[in-house]
Amino acid sequence: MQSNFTDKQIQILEVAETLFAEKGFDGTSVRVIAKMAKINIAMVSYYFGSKERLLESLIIYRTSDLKYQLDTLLQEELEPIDKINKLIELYINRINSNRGIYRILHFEFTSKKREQNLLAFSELKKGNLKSLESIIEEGQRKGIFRKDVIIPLITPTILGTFFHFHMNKTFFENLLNLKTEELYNNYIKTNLTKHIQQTIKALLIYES
Amino acid sequence: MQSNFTDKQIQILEVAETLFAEKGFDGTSVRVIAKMAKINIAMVSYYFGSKERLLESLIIYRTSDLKYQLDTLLQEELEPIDKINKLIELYINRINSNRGIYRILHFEFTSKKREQNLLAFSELKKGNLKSLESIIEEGQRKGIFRKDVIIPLITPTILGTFFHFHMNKTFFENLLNLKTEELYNNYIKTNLTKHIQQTIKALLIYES
DNA sequence: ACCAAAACTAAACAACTGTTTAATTCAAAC
DNA sequence: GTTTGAATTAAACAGTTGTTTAGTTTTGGT
Repeated sequence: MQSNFTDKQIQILEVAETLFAEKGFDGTSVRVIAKMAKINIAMVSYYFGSKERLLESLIIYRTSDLKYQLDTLLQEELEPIDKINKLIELYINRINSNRGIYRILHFEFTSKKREQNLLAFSELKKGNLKSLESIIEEGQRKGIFRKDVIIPLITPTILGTFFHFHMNKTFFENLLNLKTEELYNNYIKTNLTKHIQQTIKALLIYES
Repeated sequence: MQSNFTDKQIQILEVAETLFAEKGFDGTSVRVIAKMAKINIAMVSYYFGSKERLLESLIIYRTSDLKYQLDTLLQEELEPIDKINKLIELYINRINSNRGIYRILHFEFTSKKREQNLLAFSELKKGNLKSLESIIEEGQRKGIFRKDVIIPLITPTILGTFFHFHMNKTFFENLLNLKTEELYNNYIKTNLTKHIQQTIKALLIYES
């Protein structure tokens, strides 16, 4: 995965990612970014033009290869329900190991301030939905999945469950006794992922 | 529902709610709050002490009666699955008509900056979980609900689905052709709520 | 060795931040 | 009508914000 950014730019982007994720875009000053990245303040404007465009660059830098991963999954020879399970695993794994940027996306592009920005993000979402649609429709044709589910609402259930869990990290760390970062990550990879898979499977198959 | 705030304070709180929800806490200046609330800048410090404590007051002002609503639901004579459905409806309705504050809670109290603040919020979540637990355990005793669900992960599925939908409002407005605010709200009250109820019901009842 | 472009720096810029001050207006109590 | 405390004000405070400037250093090609 090549990118159009230089090493120095990437260094800045990754520091910005950490800080934006922790303190939010407005809560992070370019001076702090510069200090942490050990560069001069002026370099942010020099390389990216502005703080706002630094954020845009960051999003492009981080989301550019998800589409590819999804496409290869679609090509695999698997039963629809297994594809769904793999898709959920892919989503959770990916978001969980790129928490920073997804937190930022979640935060910054839902507040009205920056809503119109970044058509690319909206296109990404549309593409993801198309992939999910094609899997579910395949399952419906095969008579495995029920036909009265609202497909566009499945993504909110998958991602929303994860996000809501992660957004309340401290709360669940206490509740579930996940004392170390490793335990927390492990819980996501096993229990939370399984819960989501179980939920979606039940939703797609169960007839009342 | 009486509150400990004067009319003037409430006036400021409600303006702050709108602005914090739109632009975030850091993205909103006390000057803008003051201008919109048609008061002098100094009044914010005068009434609340600081901007940070204005936020705390806002949260107390908005979340203080949820616990009561949940408790009365628990007392009702209903089948467990109907209680669950009612609980989901209550949650969605409540959050949807108090979008501002829940958006703020969602945003501000997940970034590390203000994490330790507001024990009250954490207590609220614990109480909510207890209510849900008691309903599900009743259903399990009656043999209606399966026993291998992870109860604390159900709230993330319910609330997460709603939040993720709402956080991507613009996206779904375009996708589902919800041109007016009324159509959007209606979609939440009917389709989205039904989707969540259907999902949780399937999860609780379906055996693979 | 020379040159031009790129990389980098410290300093200054004007605008904005949350909070405090000191003075003034207002309202009810006596 | 005077007093007293609360409500309100404009102005000032000291600090931070993102960006730009005007230099300096570094780099790589000739």
